[in-house]
Amino acid sequence: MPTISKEDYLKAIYRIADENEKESTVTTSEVAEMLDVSKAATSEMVQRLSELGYLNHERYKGVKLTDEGMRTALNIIRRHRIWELFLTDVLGLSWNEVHAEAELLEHSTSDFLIEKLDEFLGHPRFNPHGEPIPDRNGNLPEQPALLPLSCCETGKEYRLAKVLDDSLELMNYFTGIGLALNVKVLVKSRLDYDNSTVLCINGTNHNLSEKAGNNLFFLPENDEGYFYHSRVHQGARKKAEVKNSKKSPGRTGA
Amino acid sequence: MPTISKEDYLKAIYRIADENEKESTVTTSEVAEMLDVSKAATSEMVQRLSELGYLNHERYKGVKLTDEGMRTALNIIRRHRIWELFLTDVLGLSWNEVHAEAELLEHSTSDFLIEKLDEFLGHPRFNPHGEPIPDRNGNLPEQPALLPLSCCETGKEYRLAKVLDDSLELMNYFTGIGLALNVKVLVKSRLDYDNSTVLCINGTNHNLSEKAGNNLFFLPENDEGYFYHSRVHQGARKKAEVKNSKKSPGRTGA
DNA sequence: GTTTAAATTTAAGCATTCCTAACAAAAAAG
DNA sequence: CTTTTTTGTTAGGAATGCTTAAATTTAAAC
Repeated sequence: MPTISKEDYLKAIYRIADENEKESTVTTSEVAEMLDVSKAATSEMVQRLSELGYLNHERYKGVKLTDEGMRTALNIIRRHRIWELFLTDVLGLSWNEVHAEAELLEHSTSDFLIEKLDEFLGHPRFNPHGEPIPDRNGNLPEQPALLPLSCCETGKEYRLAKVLDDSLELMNYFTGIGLALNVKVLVKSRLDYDNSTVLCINGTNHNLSEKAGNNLFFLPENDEGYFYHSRVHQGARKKAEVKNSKKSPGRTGA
Repeated sequence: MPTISKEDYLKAIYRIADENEKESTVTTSEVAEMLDVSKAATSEMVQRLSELGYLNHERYKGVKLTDEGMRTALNIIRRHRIWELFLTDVLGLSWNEVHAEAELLEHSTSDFLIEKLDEFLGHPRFNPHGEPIPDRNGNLPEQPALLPLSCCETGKEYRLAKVLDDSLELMNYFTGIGLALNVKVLVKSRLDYDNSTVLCINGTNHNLSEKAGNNLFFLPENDEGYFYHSRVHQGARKKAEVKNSKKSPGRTGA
């Protein structure tokens, strides 16, 4: 029901609160920065969304999503992540291409259509970046505890379970060095000097800054939990491959 | 590049000109009625679109699309019709459900994504209503001459080749009486009194008013031309079926 | 505990896109 | 060929969502 702009604000507030974990009140500045708009615009919109019942706003303090706001935000997140999975697993886009497309599509998708997509994809639980997909009632799937790169021990092997897709540039870099969901990595060493980490990916070593590493989350290799992604992704991928191999000749246009 | 609203105006102007065939200047009133906005809003927008180079406007006369306007309009039509085909043939929506969804999606789809969808669908040439899909350069596929119901002769058999989806209510009615693309019909009789036509569809007779019949276009049965649709649609349908039957167990969420 | 700095809100203004009502031009009717 | 009707345009106004600049409140520094 809200406009595209209102949906973007609600989504941003959800995402910021989600990252902040405990401290769940979100500030005007954080929202303004995430959406790349002025603080004044954010302040105005926060008031409008509060009047509409989506937010609880304490002047000069911050905002929290109401139940209705949370429901709406989770619905937008759901649309976004289902589209992302569709784009990678059915149309074959790469994980660094899907965010921007899903950002547009999420605002133009009815609940009816999302249910059809969800069904078609086999009720997936995670998007191509490893982020959870809320179900139609706003419930998030159970997630095993993930380790940020900074918490991974040297000498041990892990599998990539989640990537924060804040920066397209960073995503492109990750793709370039062979990182992808479920890829196995070995933590070679960590430099105390700048807290950077050397990772071995497919036999090649790469040094990742602390900041870059904070976008990567792992599960220990041999932890069965990592299958929680791949069961969905491999299934959908297979369907797409069957589809594409089934192309009958003579179906292309004049 | 244009906004959603501008895209809607350009699309409407294209569609009206397309229906009017010869007389290709489009009036303010026609556009206002199609988009369900005031004539004043249309008049304003026409001036803005003219300044932007999409329209040639002669005051108090009407508008024509410029080359740039035509290119843009065909691109929007392309996005709309490709989404419609995707929705029916991949997600399994019915032909009367897809128009409204495509109306939203068309404004949120990059050229990049449309090319991926086009490729996935096998470069289809017609949408689920039998309307032609422009290719990426704005070229329309060749279409055999179609007969509106009023030109179909009594006692002869035809196949439905195209439906104008102006009214959702009418589309639902057509669906209810068994009409679908490529369905075979027998023209039983025509009443001179009101120019209504009695059609036999799947063994049952239905009387269609002249106005309703003007939304239906046919090819004579035994005219090989009718395959020009089905070759695309059956192919895509097959791919979707293979997909859905391939659902591996245990892929649904927690 | 003032003073200074940072964050937040208000104010004024602009671009879009719509509306209704008033006005102007063109077409149809007599 | 004037008069009426229809169609098209302009004027004034409202809602949304953004901007910059000026206040205001809170937090930090000394």
